[in-house]
Amino acid sequence: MLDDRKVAILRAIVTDYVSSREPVGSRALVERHSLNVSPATVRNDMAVLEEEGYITQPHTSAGRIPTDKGYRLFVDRLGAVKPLSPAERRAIQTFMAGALDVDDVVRRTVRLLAQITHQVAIVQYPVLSSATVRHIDIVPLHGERGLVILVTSSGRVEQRPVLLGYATEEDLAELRTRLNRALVGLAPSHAVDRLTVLLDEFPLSMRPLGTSIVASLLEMTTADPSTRVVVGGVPNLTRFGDQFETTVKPVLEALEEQVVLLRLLGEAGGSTDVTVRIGHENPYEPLQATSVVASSYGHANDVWATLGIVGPTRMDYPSTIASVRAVARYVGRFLAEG
Amino acid sequence: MLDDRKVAILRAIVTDYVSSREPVGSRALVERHSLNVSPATVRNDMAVLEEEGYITQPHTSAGRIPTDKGYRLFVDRLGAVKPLSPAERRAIQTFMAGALDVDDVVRRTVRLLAQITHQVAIVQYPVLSSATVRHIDIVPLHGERGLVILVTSSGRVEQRPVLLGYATEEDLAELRTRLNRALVGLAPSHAVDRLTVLLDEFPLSMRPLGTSIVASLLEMTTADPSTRVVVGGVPNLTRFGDQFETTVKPVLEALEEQVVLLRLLGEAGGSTDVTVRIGHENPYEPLQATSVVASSYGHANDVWATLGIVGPTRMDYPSTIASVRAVARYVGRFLAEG
DNA sequence: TCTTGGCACTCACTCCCGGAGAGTGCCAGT
DNA sequence: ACTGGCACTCTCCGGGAGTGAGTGCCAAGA
Repeated sequence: MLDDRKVAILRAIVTDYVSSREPVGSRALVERHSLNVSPATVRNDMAVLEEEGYITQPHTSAGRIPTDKGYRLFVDRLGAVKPLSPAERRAIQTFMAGALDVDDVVRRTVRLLAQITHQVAIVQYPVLSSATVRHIDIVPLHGERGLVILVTSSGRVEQRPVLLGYATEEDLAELRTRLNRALVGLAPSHAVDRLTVLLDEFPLSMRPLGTSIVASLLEMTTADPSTRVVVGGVPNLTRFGDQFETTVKPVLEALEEQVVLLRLLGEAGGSTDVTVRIGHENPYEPLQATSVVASSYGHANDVWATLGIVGPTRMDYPSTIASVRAVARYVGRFLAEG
Repeated sequence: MLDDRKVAILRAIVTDYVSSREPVGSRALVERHSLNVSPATVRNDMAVLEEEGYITQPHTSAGRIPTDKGYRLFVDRLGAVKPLSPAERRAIQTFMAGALDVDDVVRRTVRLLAQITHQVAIVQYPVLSSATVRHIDIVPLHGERGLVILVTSSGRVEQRPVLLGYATEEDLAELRTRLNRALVGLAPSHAVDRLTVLLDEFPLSMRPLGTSIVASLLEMTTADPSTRVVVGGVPNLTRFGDQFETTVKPVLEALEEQVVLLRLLGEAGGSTDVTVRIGHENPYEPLQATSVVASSYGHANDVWATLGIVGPTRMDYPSTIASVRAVARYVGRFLAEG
């Protein structure tokens, strides 16, 4: 359908349009790229490309700009992924070095990603599925209230408020012992199974208290920590002030809604490689003029979560894809090594 | 200096300009407000107000707009604080009802504030200074790493990674007992004092381990949780798309910097009542065209933290001030009651 | 059959001009 | 001290002409 030259022309249109922000015409094209044909030939090819839906013109007497379909082809077949610059590699190293805990890793990752892609970055908290229950504690607070605290081997600490009633310190101590003995060392999924049978083994007097605590623990082990999402680099949106209505506004609105962010990233889940959603391909209507470049991250076939960026469809895909991939890989390795 | 009528005119200019977004002229002024004088008189007064620096004209043949100084006078002396509408009161109630823990309260507060003021909301985490140390735990993870976990009576849980070396479970148990015995029930500030002397009482063999754990605890007790700030309602900025460079861009940039946010709120600290910083009064250069309305919140002379909103200087101060004040008070009461 | 030069045509963009309208400052009169 | 009147200033359209980039098409050439 599309011969080599047409494809080369599409590539040239995409790269020129991305860098110049202006519709690109046939003359400019032959001048800036060594196509070895005349503008007239290019025009004929462009007419075909337009007919096929890869490019379009804003108005009759203007140059062409890529359509979503055009970007799609470019990303799938034409965009040789640019290798990162040494400076960027170094940035990744120094940015992540010295991260304290998971929170800190996530915070640094989002900053890093925003900085090297110059886009808005989104990072989902990792689900460390290989982590096991390390420690369970029950702490009474004022009155009948207390906290159940769960520590996993990965260093994650989760807490939930719980109604303790007027349990004695002895009751709590026993509960603590029982729970820890039963659950420490188990993966969360196994812990859930174990918890459901654990209740029956409780002495009758501790049933009511046990029930509420077990319920909290159940919540904590099943609750997906990856529903937490961190966002950064929002000021990068100011570079697109001209596309306020189509880009800035919808992105700001999407960022406010965790659910939307999770859907945007969620669709990229599964594959470990970079996923690109262009314009209308996004599972969120208002983001018609933006693309999402995302990648799951993890270690050794173990997928933990997803990270990515949002930006206008007119973005530098090769660099962005390379950056997202590099950061995802690095973070995976970093978290695996601790 | 300014007689009653001039002051009334200034008030009229501010209110009209805020609602219409357009420079207001003498004719419109007498028509919309019952000033009982002719436009010519108003013009004379406006000339004086301009000379004094309260208002200015964008260009010769336009109406007047208030200056920062004009807004300042308006806020200080002229803006009768509007009472909240019943709908707003109800919104506050329903929004906060059912909040689970401190995190949840903060999240809900920021949403609420953004919603009723239609501005970008900023909420600082509360310093619950009256809280005491409730529980300390030390949990070993992989290898030499471990976690120190601190629970306060207010239900806040803090954790810090710590190098345990190859301490035995017995050593840790002893440490746990010692620390809890020494610190439970103390206010953080006292705990810090106590910690510094505690080290000397350690058996020699536990000194190195003790030192690193005490250091972590020190960090945790001194580290101000109120350095955490939560932001919401960013999409409200889209209403000011026309002032992209002066409002949207600088605000987005400020929001990315915790330090800046803390400074913006920080200056409002101390007084429990609402503080308004208009334009150049802000301690952050780029926010020349925006105002910050903030209030500390707390309970019974106990100030915990600050919350507020950022928006263009051209905002509805009476309503905004009323909303910020109401939310601050409600949150203070809510947190006190638990 | 593909490519090319030429040519007429379209259409956004800019500049300019003139009229309308809003608003001001000033002055003389009450 | 206030008011009506008046001349003046500027912004804000709307229309019209010129410019230039870019296109589509066609006929000639390889």
